[in-house]
Amino acid sequence: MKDRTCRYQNVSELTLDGLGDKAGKILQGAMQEFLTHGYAATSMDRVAAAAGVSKATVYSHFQSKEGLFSELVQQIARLQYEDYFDQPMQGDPADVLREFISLGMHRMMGSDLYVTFTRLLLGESGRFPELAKVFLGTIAKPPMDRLSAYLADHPELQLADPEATARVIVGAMVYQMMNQEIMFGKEVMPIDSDRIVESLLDLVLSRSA
Amino acid sequence: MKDRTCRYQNVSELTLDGLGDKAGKILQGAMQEFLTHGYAATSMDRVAAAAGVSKATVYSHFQSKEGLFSELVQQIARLQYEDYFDQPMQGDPADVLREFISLGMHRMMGSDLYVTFTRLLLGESGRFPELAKVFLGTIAKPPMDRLSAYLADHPELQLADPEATARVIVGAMVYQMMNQEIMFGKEVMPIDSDRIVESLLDLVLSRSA
DNA sequence: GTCTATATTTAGATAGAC
DNA sequence: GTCTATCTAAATATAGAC
Repeated sequence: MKDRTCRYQNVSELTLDGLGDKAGKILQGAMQEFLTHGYAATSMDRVAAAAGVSKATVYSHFQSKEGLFSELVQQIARLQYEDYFDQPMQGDPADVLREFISLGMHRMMGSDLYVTFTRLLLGESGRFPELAKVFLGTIAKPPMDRLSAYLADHPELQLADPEATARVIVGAMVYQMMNQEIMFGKEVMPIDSDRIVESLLDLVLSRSA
Repeated sequence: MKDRTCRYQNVSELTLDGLGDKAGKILQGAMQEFLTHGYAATSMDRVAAAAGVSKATVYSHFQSKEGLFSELVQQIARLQYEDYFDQPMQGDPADVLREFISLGMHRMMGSDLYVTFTRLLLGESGRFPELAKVFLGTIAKPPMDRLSAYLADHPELQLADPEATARVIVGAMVYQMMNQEIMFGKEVMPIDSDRIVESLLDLVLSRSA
């Protein structure tokens, strides 16, 4: 077995606190290990070592490996995504939509934490279906609903189905991140993200132009 | 640790052969275990048991766990996706694009094997980046290029960027599968796939109507 | 080629000292 | 609350009989 020293480097992107000193350190260590190795390949020994505490201390703060993982995912989701896409959508569609799409996509693509976290969540969604549903309901759905409502409030766009159109827009954004970053498509089938942005705007706005 | 008896049920969707009797049985067993439990949580003991052979026999046919996994993923990719999206794209855009989008999306969404395999590949792309790139290059890129070429060959659609538009279309399709099936969004934020199809067609065709 | 049996390592989880 | 030491189970991989 090879030594895979591919430690997750950008832990400093996010600080997990608010649960006391040791609990925060444990979550930091857990984040590094789970993001780097996935759920099953992460050992509680390594989590403890990364956190700088003993394994018994980990178990005194968290019920089990599953409980720790679940807590960690929800912490990351809350802290990473709160106030994400939270600008109020008001004004001219051309400006508002460009802002929404461009800003959202570049944030997703530019954050190692976002990319790695998304890979982890997708990969473990079979083992933790409830976690996947909580993530969608609390993180993914609100901005989707806001975009959908905004599109519905602008009949001059003449969209046949604003709600479905919102899915198309977000789908194109997420796919770009998934394809280029998660699956390393930027090395095999690269395309500049700005072209996706402009293409989406062209498709959505062309009828009201 | 709970007993997770969530065995992958649709192994019969795909038959892996062409490598001799025992090798085929081993790949079948490996498919069941890897798709159900992921890479790290799958043991070679269970692969051997699922295949109905001894562990030593597994190691006589495959170099290591990594080698077996890599071989399995490439087999599934080849057999599952060959002739997928392989209809020649010719004729009226309204018909050709509806066929391409609707058929492709319903095939992806309706296949438990496709959904579970995609979850596995995404989740393990960090551990097996070369496998991810091979998959993209040999499986995902060809139909994307064909769609892109078709769009470019139809200037009456008046698309600003046919290549980027192809990404948008495929992105919306893949996101629908990812959101509704992989992440169980059909239980939290459901939407009928046909609405995505019609919305995409509306966006892409509206200018040439 | 295939199996049984096993060597070696490491996992999740806990008891008991302090 | 925290640590060291340890229990029990299970992992990857292989040696050696047939």
